[in-house]
Amino acid sequence: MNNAAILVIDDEVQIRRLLEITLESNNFNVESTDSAKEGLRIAASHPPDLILLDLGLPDESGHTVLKKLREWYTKPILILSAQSGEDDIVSALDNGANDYLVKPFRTGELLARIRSALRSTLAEDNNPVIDCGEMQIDLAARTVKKNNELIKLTATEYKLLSLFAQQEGKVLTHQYLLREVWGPGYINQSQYLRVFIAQLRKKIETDSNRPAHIITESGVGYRFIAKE
Amino acid sequence: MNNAAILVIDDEVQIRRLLEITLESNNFNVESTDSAKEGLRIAASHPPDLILLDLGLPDESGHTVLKKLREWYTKPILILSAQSGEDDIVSALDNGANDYLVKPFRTGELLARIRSALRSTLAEDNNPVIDCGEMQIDLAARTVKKNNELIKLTATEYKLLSLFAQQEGKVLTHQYLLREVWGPGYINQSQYLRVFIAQLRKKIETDSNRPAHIITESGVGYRFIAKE
DNA sequence: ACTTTTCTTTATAAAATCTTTACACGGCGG
DNA sequence: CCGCCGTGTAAAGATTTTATAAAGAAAAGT
Repeated sequence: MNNAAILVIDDEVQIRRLLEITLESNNFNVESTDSAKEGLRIAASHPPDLILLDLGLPDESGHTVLKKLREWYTKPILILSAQSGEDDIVSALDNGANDYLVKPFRTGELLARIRSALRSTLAEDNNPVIDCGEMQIDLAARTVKKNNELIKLTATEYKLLSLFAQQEGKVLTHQYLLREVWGPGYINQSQYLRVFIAQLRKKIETDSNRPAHIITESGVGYRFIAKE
Repeated sequence: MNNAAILVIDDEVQIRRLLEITLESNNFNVESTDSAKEGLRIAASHPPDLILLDLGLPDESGHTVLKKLREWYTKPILILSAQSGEDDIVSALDNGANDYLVKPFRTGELLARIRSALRSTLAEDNNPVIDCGEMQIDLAARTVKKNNELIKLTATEYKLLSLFAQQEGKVLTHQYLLREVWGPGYINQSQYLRVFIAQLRKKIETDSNRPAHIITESGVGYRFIAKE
């Protein structure tokens, strides 16, 4: 579902543990460190989708870290801090922090604020599209394009094709395909499969007599190949 | 300088006065109201750059107002509330609020959070008008024009169309549309959908028999296409 | 209270899709 | 060479899904 990457920079080991457990159980990819230097290094080497930054770091002031990050990092930064003074909050926010939570914080609220912060950036560029050379399959929009033209597929045809596309290169057995598309009660209706494979080929293959994408594995099943 | 327009929706007159003075002295253009209904009207007639919304309104729940605003309003909404319960905060944030301040708040922090919220949208600058060739859908003004003539849509028709317009190109399932427009209890009333799709097509399609915008995906749902 | 608009429900025709049947093709072993 | 098996294709029903009109119910506006 989620899988956004979050970097935690905090020197209190209990807080780090708590955050790791909480965030991971909510399907975030968590990486954490206790030092400013290490945090900056990680952020630069593989930029996360969001950073949780403690202001009270031992080796460098959190405000400085924030400024350094903001020189290039454009995704959300949430501050976690024991300091509840207005000056701290205002200066952090004005230095580019997206939010500021005072410790101890409530985990439910933290998660909601993380979701809110991610919503703005995540909404844009996140649709999984499978590229097959002259054909593109967009699973989110549920569209199949060939040479940039929309191909009209029925519900069953699409189900079949998306199974193939998601397991490109693998041989999918008759049994497996029948069970996934039609249900467990249809595993001997191989004829269905032949009919629909033929229809799919007619729609997506350039030369339906020499299929380049859907390959027959006689006696076993079919295999999908994205490109040459 | 600044000059961003801020709409304050709060029924406590002292808070409104305080906010008006504070915000105006910081070069914001402030408009304020004490009722949900009036707030929604103002927001629609000349959309502000940011909305400060109190959850404890007399005529309508702040949560409802938030949801209604978020159907079309994409700029920041900050919640001001006396409620500090985690449930209130989480549900507000998940319903699209960008921030949540508990009353009584510190004005310096409020201003910093406003600046922070405005900073994010300043970069984007997206006007919420969707161009579909001969048709324009203005989500902020809640209007639909075809060949420069206003098309009169009922509330339900508009809700449906705006869902389509906001997710152009994607297939929206029957379930999804029914849940979003009519509510979770109506997900098997597919006939509603058919009736309203037909009405919408009659109003927005040039040739209702050959729909160019609302495409049927049999057995799955519908897809909206802006242009060829 | 009355008119108008909008929503819900019902009925039916039309279209799309799925299922089933029929038959052709080609490889392989007897 | 012939029949068998797995496969591919076309096309005829059968079934499901969709489009549309229209009437009754409810809501909104005056």
